[in-house]
Amino acid sequence: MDRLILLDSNSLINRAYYALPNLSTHSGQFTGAIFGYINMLMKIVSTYNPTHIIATFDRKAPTFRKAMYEGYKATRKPMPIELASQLAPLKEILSAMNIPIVEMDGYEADDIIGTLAKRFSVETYVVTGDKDSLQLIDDTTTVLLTKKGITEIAFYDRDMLASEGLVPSQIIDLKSLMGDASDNIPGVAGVGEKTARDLLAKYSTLDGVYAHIDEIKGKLQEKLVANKDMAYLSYDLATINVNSPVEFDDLDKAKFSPVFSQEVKKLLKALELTKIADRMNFDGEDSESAQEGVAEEISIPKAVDIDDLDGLGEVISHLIMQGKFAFSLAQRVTLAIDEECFNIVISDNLLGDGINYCDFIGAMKGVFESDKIIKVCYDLKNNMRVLSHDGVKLNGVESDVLLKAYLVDANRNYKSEQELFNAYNLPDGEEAALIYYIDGVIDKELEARNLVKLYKEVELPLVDVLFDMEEEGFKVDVDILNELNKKFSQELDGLLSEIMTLAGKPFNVNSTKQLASVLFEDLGLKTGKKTKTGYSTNVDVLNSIKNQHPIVPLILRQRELSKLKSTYLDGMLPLIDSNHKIHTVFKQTVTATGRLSSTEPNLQNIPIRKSDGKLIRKMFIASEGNTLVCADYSQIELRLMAQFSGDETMIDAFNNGVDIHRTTAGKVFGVPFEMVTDEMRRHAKAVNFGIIYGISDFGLSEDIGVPVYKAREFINSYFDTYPKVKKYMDKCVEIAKEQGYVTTYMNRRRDIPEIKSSNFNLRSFGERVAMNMPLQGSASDIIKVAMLKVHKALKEGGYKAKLIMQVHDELIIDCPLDEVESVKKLLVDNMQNNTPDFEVKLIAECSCGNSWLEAK
DNA sequence: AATCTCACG
DNA sequence: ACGTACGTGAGATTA
Repeated sequence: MDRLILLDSNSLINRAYYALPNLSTHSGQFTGAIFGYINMLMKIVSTYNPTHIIATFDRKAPTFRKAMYEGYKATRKPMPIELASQLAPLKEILSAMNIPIVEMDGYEADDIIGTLAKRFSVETYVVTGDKDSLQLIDDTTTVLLTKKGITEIAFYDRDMLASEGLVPSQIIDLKSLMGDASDNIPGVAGVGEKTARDLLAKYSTLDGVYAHIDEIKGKLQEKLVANKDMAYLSYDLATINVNSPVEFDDLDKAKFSPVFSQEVKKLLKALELTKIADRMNFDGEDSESAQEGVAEEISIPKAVDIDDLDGLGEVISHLIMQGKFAFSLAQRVTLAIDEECFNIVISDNLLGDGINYCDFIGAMKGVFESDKIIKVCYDLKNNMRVLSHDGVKLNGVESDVLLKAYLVDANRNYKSEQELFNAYNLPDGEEAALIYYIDGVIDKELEARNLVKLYKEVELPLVDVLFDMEEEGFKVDVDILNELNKKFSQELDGLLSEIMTLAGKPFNVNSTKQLASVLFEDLGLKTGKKTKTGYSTNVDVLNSIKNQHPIVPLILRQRELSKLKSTYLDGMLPLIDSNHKIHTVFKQTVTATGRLSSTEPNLQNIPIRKSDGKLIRKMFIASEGNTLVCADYSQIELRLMAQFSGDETMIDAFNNGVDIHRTTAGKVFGVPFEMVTDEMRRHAKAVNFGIIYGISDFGLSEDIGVPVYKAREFINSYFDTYPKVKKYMDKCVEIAKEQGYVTTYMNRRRDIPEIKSSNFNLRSFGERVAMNMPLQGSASDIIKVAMLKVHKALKEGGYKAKLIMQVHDELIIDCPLDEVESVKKLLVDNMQNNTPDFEVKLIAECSCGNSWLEAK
């Protein structure tokens, strides 16, 4: 029995492209879409065992049928180069697989597919992401519709469609009524899927709807009448031409064999798609030997189940003898050494000869705690936490593969062991064995990128520091929290009732959609920026119209207070422990620049800029008998800019301790220091910030509210003032273009693939990142070193004071009163003196107080 | 799950 | 001509 698969290649590769990250080979050829496409093809081959396959492609020219509708061409986006560059290699692979490629000028893939589907009277499966194709369904034609990118495939035959209340031809009627934005089919304005389906349920076709137009009432009738032409035009647009003059008529030419030539293998390997290649069968290799080949290349030991205490004892003595092992407690409990892996079968049974969790912990405690026995794991800090709950202090971990992988590529954000395994193309296996293996691979990558020092001397030891900080926690005054909550709630109540009165009706102020309709429709206020889904109602917009209607200032106030209440009061409450302490979780492997982030709760964005927000800081207090000692770097990123660029004017300004924004203003606007006005200083400050962000005239003009040409002038005179700064920024961009990445003071690295993009926006983004990352990243390198030193100094000095927070350029210590003076000194010294090779002095400003508000 | 908004450095 | 500042996390609404 023959079975034909028709691949709507453009649809599939598009979906693959947008669903998957932009994979690329080391030489820069993008491969993500090819990977997705071939992956899906192999999945379909193994599920449906086709005897024949044909792949169809669009030609670039717009089709005759759709070009009839002039709006079509205008709004169609061009294919991004990252995707277009993948078409040729994909076609090459398909050709090597003996899958014929059918394309034809003036016809779209779905016309070709429709024609082929009707032409051959064999069982046919159309594979596509385009719902239009459902109209092709008949007794021999089935549609396999990709969903969620391409990971899921929905099977549609006549029965399936019937269960949704439709026959195949009604797909056209449906589209002609509801339209399809992605395909630029207009449909009837104001008619969505629901209405369209209701109409078809009643009148079955578009013709039927218009034949009974008198029966339809009200607004709907008006819309239908007004848009009748559009509806029929849409009908034509949505109809697939099943009689296009496709020249392919010899089905034998599409004969498919799932054993591929060595050519296919070569092509896939050249694209570094080894994971796919490893799963396929090739000429001259039987499938088993192919698998053996994999096993030899990547040898992951099979796990031995250990299910009794004697066995566990043996394994443990084995680990001790070896002196190094990997472990994973994530899903199962697995342990691995070089060429062996053990799956410790944990039983729920507290009695009997099985191993229950307590047995395991008890037996392993000594091993976990010994720093003589080297361990490898994924996410050290989390493992420390898990084991500390079991009374085990984890020591001797030299390898955290998550941390290492982060240093290799900070753009990736691995959320689980499995994601890391996938990224490294590992076969299935027990976690510990895979972790052990991957560690060896990553070590080579770390070495190749000169990241070993950063890993060993900064990131790995920092895990201990962060763990201690999290455990220690930040004390919260719950009474103050409740007081503030009461105060904010009262004002909010009043605000809301006033807002409703002014609006003339009740609505949800938190709903941007409802708010926009009240402000811009009911009250007719001036609209501002637009968002994807409608008019923006953000602070900038509201501020620009706050004098137009008394409701606007009330909404601004309501926004402010409800943010404070929900995020910082209500949101904080469930995270306070029985000692009234809050324990944030620092993330060490998420930011692209090397900064930390803080979650559950985020203590790095506690309000400070506005007066009511500041009050939140009153509730973060020192613990009993202590005070908070805070120190923050003054202008660290700008100082780094001065250092890295070597600009003497800026270096001198910093080393002479002057107000950098005022000095900059004086120089940029050509007036003496004393003559600088507040506005001049404000503008100069904005430029200084802009410089750090990777300046753009547009961005600056937005920020300070001057025309773009003015912003341009500011930037130019800034560069005249600090000529080496300009040089340095150009150099950063150039380096990024040349090598594809930039680095920091401690050689932390960030890849910038965007910088090679042909898309202006992406490329510009890449350029700004190239300028910003060395500054932001070096600043985080430096404060991380400071944290290590401070932590060590406190411990070794026998202090009771504890480091509890880091906010990018600020450190906080919970400090007994009698230690304050020495701790202050220790903190400032260690922050200021990490960069002996610098010309620019780094300054840390220190203060203390009972609450976070007082201490700043 | 995506979007909008807003808190911080 | 294009159309944005760099880096984060969380809450609320909508779909």
